Amino acid sequence: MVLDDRAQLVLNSIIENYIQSSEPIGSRTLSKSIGVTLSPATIRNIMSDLAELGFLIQTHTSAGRVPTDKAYRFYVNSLSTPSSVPEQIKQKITLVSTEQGMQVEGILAEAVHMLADLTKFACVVSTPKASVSRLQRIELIKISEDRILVILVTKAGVVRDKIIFVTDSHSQEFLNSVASFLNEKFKNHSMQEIREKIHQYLVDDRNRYHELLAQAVRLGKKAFELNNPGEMLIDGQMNLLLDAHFHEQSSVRSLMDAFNQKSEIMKILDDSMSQKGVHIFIGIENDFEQLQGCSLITTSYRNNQNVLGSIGVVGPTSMDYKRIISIVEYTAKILSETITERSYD
Amino acid sequence: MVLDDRAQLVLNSIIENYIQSSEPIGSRTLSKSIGVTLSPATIRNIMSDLAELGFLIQTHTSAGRVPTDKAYRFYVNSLSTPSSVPEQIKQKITLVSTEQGMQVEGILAEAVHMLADLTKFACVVSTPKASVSRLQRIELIKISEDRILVILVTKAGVVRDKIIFVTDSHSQEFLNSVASFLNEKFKNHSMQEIREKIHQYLVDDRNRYHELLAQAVRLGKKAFELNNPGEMLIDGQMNLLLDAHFHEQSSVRSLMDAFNQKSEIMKILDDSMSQKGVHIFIGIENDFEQLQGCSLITTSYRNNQNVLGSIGVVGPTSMDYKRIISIVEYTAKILSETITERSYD
DNA sequence: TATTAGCACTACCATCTAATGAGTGCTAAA
DNA sequence: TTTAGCACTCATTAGATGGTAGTGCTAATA
Repeated sequence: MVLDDRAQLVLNSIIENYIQSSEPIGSRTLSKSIGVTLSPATIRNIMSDLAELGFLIQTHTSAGRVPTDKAYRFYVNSLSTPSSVPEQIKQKITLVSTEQGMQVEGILAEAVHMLADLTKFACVVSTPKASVSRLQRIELIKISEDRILVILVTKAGVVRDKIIFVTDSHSQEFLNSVASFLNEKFKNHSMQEIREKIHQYLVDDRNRYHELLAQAVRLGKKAFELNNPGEMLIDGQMNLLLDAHFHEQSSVRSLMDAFNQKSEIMKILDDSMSQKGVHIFIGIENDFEQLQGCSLITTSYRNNQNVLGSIGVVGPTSMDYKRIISIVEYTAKILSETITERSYD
Repeated sequence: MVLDDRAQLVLNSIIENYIQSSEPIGSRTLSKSIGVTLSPATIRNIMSDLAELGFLIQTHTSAGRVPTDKAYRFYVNSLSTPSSVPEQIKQKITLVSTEQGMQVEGILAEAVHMLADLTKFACVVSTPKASVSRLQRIELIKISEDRILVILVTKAGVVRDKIIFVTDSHSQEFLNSVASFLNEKFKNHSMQEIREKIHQYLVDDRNRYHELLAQAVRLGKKAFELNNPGEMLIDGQMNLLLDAHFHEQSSVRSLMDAFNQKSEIMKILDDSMSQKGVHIFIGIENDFEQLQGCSLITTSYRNNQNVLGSIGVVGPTSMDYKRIISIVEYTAKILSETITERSYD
């Protein structure tokens, strides 16, 4: 797909105009706003070509033209130099890390809130994945005869708690020794590794004869079982409803359903963890049908050890990609720094 | 403010009609739908009187009439027998408690989500107040030379964690003995009591000479400090945006700001904890200006020991009070039962 | 005296019409 | 190859119109 220089100029100009105005761009308007002197008629010819190539469409015969998803993709690909974030916005973003004593979830909530505030779109962030987190400490607390409260503290600074149910009662003292056994054995290992090791212990018959070990492994299996699929925080859904592009009722509804369902968006965030850099999904490029009316911009955040999760923006396909990309990128950077500071290493 | 029987009948009838239809009620319409045979003209006279008393207003001269906040208050006060919840809805509400192993915050999230789903309005719930919760267990985990992770497990089933900063380093063994000291001394006491007792220890000079005690008290003071003001979960904000009554842009905006700010709504929820029963705030009755365009219905939930927090609905002043009140009440009841089951007693 | 029928009046609402204007495509001239 | 000119299209807007649901008032009625 090669466009000559002038066609490219016109296309970019249309896109940037449209991003600003949200209104179909006509040849006359463009002829004025574009740098080069080109008559409306010439521009019409070029636009006609671009339309034929699938970069532009008209909402109706006598209307100006609007970029397609294909056009945005072309535009985004042509953005070579990532634009830097304005100082003013940088300052706003730096605010996150000031509050002392705030925990990871709180930081994530603040980050996603801030991102929503800056972009005026809906924003999401996934909480650190349990599987990659390294164990800092496990505590077992007896709640009742058949319930034990498990508290997992990870190096990333996340505290997770859950209840496990047991058939035979244990004393708190016994649980303490199980916990200290598990701590000793598994500290600094990732949850994934721990699960694998426990599996090893279980299949190894010899361990059956060591009472404490056998019990510890049995309890440990339950304690480290991945029953929480990872959370996602959402902020700024409102922004979309107040956004001009989403004023048609129908598309909003389905989008909101997508947010309620969470799982599909989580999948996108998860995918975004595996590869570096900013990921951009424009309209139709989204696998999930309900998201095909909007664009997603995601990137991962990390501490000094691991990639932990992803943060992203959900907005109209006609968003200001340059600006949003840079903000997402910078926010993730600051978030990573803040989380690294808070990590327990 | 005494209304004769017929005026009261007309007023109630207007309100119930309006709650159903959301459209101004005219004398002819009412004359048909009302049980008694009254000509439109007679009803007009009565309506005219009610308007003069401030119970009804007209949106314009030739329109039907709409109840005022004053009318809703009158109506709500006249609801003597709390209407029971339909079996069908009861079943939906009972669903909450089925999932095993779910923690308090998860239960609250599910409860507020369900409430939003049933009422089709925005719903809020405050998380259990730390001050009234009783201590089940405290853990102190060394994170770095100057940071200690404090984990507080309350009887209500809430696990709270926070970081405290210390000037001089302690070994994990030392922290363990401090923790077990604190556990021994303060288990089953409310956070409020614990803070008071620690204050006692601090002013009592004799304790200075007992090294462990002195350190324990110093750390305990920090650990039990109330630095988290209590959270609030919101669900169903979307419902309001899709609601006919909130289609005028302006009122929605300010309401959404109110949700973002949280503090004012938290205040209302907190107040609602101190008194039993369902609390109803209609339009103008709300102290907080941004909520004066809608009504709040709140009630508290509890475990078998204490009132823990509040749950409520935010909707248009023309909501179906009967229905919503009963649903909120029943939800709080089920929520209380579920939380009590999950409590660590 | 309380209720009702009748009537003039009001304002909103949906529908239609005509004018406007921003845009296009095509053709012929520069 | 570019541009000017022209006919054409279609969305949007402003008025005009008739219908409708409502009111208040007055006079008749039970």
